[in-house]
Amino acid sequence: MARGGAPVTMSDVARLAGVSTATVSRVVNGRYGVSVSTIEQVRSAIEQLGYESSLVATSLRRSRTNVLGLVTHSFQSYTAEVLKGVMDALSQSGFDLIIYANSDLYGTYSDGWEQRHLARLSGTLTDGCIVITPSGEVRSGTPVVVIDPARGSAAPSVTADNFAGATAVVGHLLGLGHRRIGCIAGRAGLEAAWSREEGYRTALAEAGVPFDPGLIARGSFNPESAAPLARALLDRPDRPTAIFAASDGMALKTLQVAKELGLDVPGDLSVAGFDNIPESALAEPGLTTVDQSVYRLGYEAARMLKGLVRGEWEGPVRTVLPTRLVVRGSTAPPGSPW
Amino acid sequence: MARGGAPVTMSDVARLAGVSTATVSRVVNGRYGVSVSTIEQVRSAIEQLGYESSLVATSLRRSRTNVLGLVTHSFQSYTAEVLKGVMDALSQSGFDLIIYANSDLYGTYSDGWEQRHLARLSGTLTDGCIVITPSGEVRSGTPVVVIDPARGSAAPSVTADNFAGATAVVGHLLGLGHRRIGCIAGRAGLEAAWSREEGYRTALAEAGVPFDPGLIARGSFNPESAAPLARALLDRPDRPTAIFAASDGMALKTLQVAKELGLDVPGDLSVAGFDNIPESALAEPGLTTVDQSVYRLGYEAARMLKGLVRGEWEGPVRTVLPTRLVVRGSTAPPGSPW
DNA sequence: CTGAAAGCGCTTACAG
DNA sequence: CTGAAAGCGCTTACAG
Repeated sequence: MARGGAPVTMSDVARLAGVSTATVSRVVNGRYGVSVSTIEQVRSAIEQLGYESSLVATSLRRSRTNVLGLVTHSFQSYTAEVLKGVMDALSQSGFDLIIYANSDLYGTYSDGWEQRHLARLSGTLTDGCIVITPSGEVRSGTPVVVIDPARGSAAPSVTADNFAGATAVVGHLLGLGHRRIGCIAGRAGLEAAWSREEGYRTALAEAGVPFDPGLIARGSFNPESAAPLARALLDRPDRPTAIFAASDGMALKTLQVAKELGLDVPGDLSVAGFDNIPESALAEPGLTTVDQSVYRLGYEAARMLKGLVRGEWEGPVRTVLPTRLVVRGSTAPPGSPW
Repeated sequence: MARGGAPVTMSDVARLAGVSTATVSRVVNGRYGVSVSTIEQVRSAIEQLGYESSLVATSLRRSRTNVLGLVTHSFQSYTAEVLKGVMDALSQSGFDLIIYANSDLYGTYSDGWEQRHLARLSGTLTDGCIVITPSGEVRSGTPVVVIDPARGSAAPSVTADNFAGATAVVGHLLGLGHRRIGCIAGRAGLEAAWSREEGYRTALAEAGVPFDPGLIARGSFNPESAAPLARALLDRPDRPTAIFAASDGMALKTLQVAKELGLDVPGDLSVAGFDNIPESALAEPGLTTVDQSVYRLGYEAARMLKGLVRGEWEGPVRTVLPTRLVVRGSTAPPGSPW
């Protein structure tokens, strides 16, 4: 019963059953050409010892493991939603999922973590991998699907229609009458950040509103990064009447900064975000934002990876999912302009 | 640059550097006794080929991998919270985390999944594992910490003080004047389910309220399982004036059933849950519940596992974390008794 | 300081 | 129908 002892190996089973490990392997893997009585013996030995084959040894020897990998940096609510989608897509597919997360968030491995983890997993452990928001291009010997890729990445990917979403929400602000609209952009290297910023510029251009470089600030998608930027924007004498932040986390932080500065939202300032995280509905006032179905990002990525691994993927290798404008209380016509 | 080709192995590096794989291994692992010039050659070959050591091969050969495992059945918000705690506890610890989730939720592997996954990982891949809500006892050659163990499990574990929490919330209902309090209990085999039910009984006993077996129904912690049970309870001629459900998911479902039956909450019926999931604050009315810090469950489990693996754990191997009563609008004195 | 060789736990041709 | 042997990519005594 191997309780606290060394793990039971195939040799242990072979010895007890009085056969070779080759035969045990055949029984374990249901290969043809083993006599019924031998199967019986081996089965009983397996039962008796509580044997389970080692994933590591098996994967080292075999080319196919039926395990898919997912590499991530952290576990925010975003990640959790992605995972739900991935798991649902993999349900009953015969593929198990292994997730690799490194713990040295601020340590020596911070740079290029995704490539390192990918290489460690994809040697032989997994048949393919999903990588979430990598900071650069990723390469691997097995199929890879990237969720929210780095800008310019050529890897198969799944992403929301960030450009359309940003255009829509900035268009909404323009429609309310705003003309001075600040933008707190996201992490420079990410495709998503770039598209959202581009959507902002395009919406302004289409409305004939001249672009003011002084109204754009660059954050990192991290909520904390937005505080000083929002403060700087709101301290300007020609303060914007609205701010579009490229993520809800940053938008919520902006809401907080506005409150600290004694500004009323949406009376003195309209604020809009991107993502539609659960906290946005709870904020006071509720945050106007763009919904991207993070669940579907995960679902579609897993579906694509599954197909790629099986060699039966016929669809496009770049999937762009629709976004949806969600209007709540944080945006209104400019009220008390200076 | 191994783009889409076979992964680069240590032999490739050795060949290019003109040394043996033994020497490459020494350089990769920073072992002493390699000449500076050789180190230089090997380093440059590694760089050139983009070599990363295979986690699988390394772990098969070595006893220690500095990777901790986590085995789970699904990815609910509960799991996500646990993961956040685990990751924070592991931050900068030198341990990476690998999570194994099986996709056959309703397939052939459903039974004993935790033991199977544990065995597959703990052969050599991980130095120790956390297992979330296993359905039975788990055993492994490496340290294991269980979050919300099966009833009667002897494994090291971390769990909330479910008994105290249930006693408190049922005490709250009794204090409001309720005497007929229904109970929708959780999955039979789990320690948490048992303790919550036991807390219910104890609170009644202490208040001198006789226990009515007809008022107790057994669900599975799954929200869906609660609907027919709630309906049956509320269809009784001697309907309870309050229902305590052993999880928020089941309590929210009960809220919904009550609404369908035209019952006002809390006017006609008080409802209380357990867990304090985010949705409970958003419900209308807000759900009275017991807060258990799922984040801390994960944090403490990881902390314990880390210590166990390093052989330096001095604390208790069973950690029970405090719970906290959260009163919201779903409970009130019995209003319109029949 | 360096390499040949054994071996971690498996699987898979190859013989018999 | 079954086993001996090679080998997956590494690490580690053991020689030299």
